[in-house]
Amino acid sequence: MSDRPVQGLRERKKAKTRALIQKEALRLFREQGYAETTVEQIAEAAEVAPSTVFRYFASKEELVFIDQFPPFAEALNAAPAELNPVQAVRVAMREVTAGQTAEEIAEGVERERLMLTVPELWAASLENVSGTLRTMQEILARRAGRAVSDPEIRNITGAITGVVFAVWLDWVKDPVMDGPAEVDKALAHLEAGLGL
Amino acid sequence: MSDRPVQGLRERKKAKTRALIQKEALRLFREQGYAETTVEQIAEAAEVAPSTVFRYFASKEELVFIDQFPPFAEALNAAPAELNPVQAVRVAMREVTAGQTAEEIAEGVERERLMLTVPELWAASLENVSGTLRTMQEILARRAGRAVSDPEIRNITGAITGVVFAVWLDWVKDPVMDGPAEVDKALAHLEAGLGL
DNA sequence: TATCAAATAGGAGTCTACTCTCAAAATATG
DNA sequence: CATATTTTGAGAGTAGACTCCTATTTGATA
Repeated sequence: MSDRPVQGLRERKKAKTRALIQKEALRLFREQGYAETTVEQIAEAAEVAPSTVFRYFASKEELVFIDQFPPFAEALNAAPAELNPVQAVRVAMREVTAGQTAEEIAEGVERERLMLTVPELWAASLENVSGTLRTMQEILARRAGRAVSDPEIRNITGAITGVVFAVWLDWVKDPVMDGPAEVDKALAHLEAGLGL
Repeated sequence: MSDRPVQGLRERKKAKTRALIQKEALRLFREQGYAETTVEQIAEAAEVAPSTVFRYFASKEELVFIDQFPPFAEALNAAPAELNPVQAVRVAMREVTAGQTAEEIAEGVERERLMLTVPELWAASLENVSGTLRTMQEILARRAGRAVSDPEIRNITGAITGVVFAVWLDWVKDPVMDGPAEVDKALAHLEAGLGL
């Protein structure tokens, strides 16, 4: 009869510890650099043992990750069928960023900045990047009624990714910039044939 | 009046040792994987001391590199002024691959394959990639009489890079494919507005 | 409260890239 | 041939990510 807590104290504490470790890690990475931060320092800052850090995260690199792609994939899947690939991507992106608070976006930018800045992390994101590319290719192919291996689909996916990536590189260098808006503008430019 | 050798014996021996170390390293990487190959093994295979490996190469990652970009940059710079960016890139690429033997190309593919496959190397190529992007952006901007920071130039550069990259990913998975030809076709597709 | 299960601290230990030192060997030079 | 300079081998040493074990604590359960 006693109230069953939504989640045991143990679970809540675990989640809290995990979040704390990650938060402190990101802070230290930002303040003194990734390579310059040892796992021991992170453990100390989070007031846990180094071994505990590894119980929560398989590796130092993993401290930076959060899968942000799934929502985008869903939105892209759900975009109106009559839109061309670039239009669909634009719509999906707008939808995702619209569903995020300013804080969430800022946090995302910080994470991306780390990823694009720190070689080690760039490495860890290899699977992310190529996986993202493949997933996007699959979705776009299905939408267009083409095979996944269709070179044209591959080219379009590559171009979209390349353009978005180029904007990110600028964005990361100049955080004042309105990232989502700039990405949208760039995709519009691509859609218009890049004004060759 | 003894003949002055084109290059002292010392120099030649150095170059030879360096080449041998790199060759053995690449072989081992290919045969048993990058992470699975220790510097000690490389040293053993090349019949030198581990410390000697580090005297020639600053890090394990550096064993994979060769700057292949400069010739492309030159060719891009020299391309006829009336060509649009994509056309200029196509011409430059054709020129570069035309000046390479089949062996050189194959070796390049092998290197790229490693780069795109092994996370650690992908990391090391971060500077290469973003540096390449920036250089290309500079050249294209100058050719178009625009500022380097011009968003349109950035977008075009991003799209070209993205398309080429996407082809590479395919190429790496299927080495039978005629890479240069496929890249050229993809760029033609981009030039035509991606057939949206 | 008593018992059980899970999580943690603490620390010893491994692995490997990378550094440093020094003496020996190879090469250049007169 | 004699001397100076470079390059090398050998090995000890460092650092930091990551693993594994054990005693202790902490939360769940009845």
